[in-house]
Amino acid sequence: MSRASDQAYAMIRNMILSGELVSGAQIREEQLAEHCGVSRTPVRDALRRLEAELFIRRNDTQRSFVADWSLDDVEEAFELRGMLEGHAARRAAGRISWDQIERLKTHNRALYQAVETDVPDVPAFLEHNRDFHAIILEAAGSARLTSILSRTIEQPVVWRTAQNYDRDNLKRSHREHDELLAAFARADGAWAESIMAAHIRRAFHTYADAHRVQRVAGMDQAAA
Amino acid sequence: MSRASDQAYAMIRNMILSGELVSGAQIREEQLAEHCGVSRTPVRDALRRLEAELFIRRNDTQRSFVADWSLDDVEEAFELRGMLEGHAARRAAGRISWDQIERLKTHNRALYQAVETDVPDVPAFLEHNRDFHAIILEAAGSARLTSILSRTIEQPVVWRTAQNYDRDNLKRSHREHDELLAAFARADGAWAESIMAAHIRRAFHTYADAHRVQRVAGMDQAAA
DNA sequence: TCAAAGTGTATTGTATACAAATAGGCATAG
DNA sequence: CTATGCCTATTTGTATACAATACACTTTGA
Repeated sequence: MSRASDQAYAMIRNMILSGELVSGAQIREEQLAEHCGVSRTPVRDALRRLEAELFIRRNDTQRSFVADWSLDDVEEAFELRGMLEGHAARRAAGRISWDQIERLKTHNRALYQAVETDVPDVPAFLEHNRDFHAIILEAAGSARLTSILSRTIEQPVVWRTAQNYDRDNLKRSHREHDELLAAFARADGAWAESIMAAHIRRAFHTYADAHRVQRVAGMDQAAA
Repeated sequence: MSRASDQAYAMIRNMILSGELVSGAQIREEQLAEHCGVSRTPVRDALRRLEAELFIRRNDTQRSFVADWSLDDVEEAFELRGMLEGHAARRAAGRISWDQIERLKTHNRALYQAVETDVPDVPAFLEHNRDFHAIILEAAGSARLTSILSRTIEQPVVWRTAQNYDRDNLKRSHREHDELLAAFARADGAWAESIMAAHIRRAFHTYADAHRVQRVAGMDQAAA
């Protein structure tokens, strides 16, 4: 969709992810329209998209609320992502072109450089990481897979893991990408699928560890 | 969404599935609005949903066209459905309640009765089949899984296989459902997953066989 | 003759007014 | 004091007018 609708989508999504719109809060179309500087029509479009992506849930009477993701929800999302991207990697291994492999290598090099500086450049890492995964999806050649992953899983999860990476994790991602490249070079679908599944499972544990630490820290604080 | 929007969705979807709207045809919002007896607003809602379900694709300039599903597309959809419903069956095996198992049995009995009449009652079969699968999804307890399956895979595929079932296939489905029940009774997730994956894979071959026959028949006709 | 730009028409995007439906408060009855 | 039903304020759904954009066709210049 076009300008106003996209803008509303991006703004509302950011409001949810940043916590400006708190979990469970009711959503009022007119208020968001005013906040975004557009009319209700594009806001409604944006809300439909966000609902499909499970950022927003609606009750039985059409009122919308900000969804809350429990750790179980996040784990389930990671499981699905691992399954689906694993499947994508398997398909890609049998279809990927020389040119696509070259592009993967380029992004993985750039991603490594973003980590090797004094202070890791996380935004750059994320950008190249996203491109890397997008190329694999492109090579898998399934519109359905692409649609499902982008619309309902990948974005929320990628965003939520972003803050929890330390330098070791970032470097490990780079190495796992290299292994994927080896699997692609040999057109070994089963291998590619396994690496991808493990790659994403590790991302989940990074997320979960960060959250457990946070929770424990919070409990300590409460106890003190 | 509510009346007008749902009505437009159902009508347009039927027009696509019945072939009234032919593959590749451009879609004009106003024409559909007139045809459905509503305004463009609910039609646009409906088109967004159909686009998310891949019934409709849009080009880079926002024009919409009826998507065409090749046999490869259908196979890919079945693969994904097998994977996702297999996953659902595994989860369900560890969470399903006694009440849900009873409901599964009831639907599977009804489904069998619909097949045992002189002329198989296919609509009744499909209804109970849909309910059967819905209960498993409910037992799996993942909103994400439910959302993905219902929105982007299940409906198109189920519909497209509907016409191709003969009595043997219908009875085999009933038996496979019984096996699923056995797996659930033992809370054996791996077994449930395997049965479900096979169940859906068979449905694909039923579809593919029917289509190959059709295609060959068409070629014969052309050659004659 | 071809290319490029421009013009008119078809189509989608956005704003807004109005209709329908719902929630929550208030009054009244039990 | 609770429950029930009505009433109003709030919120969402739909229709429609208008704006922006894209496409096809024509015209113009080389």
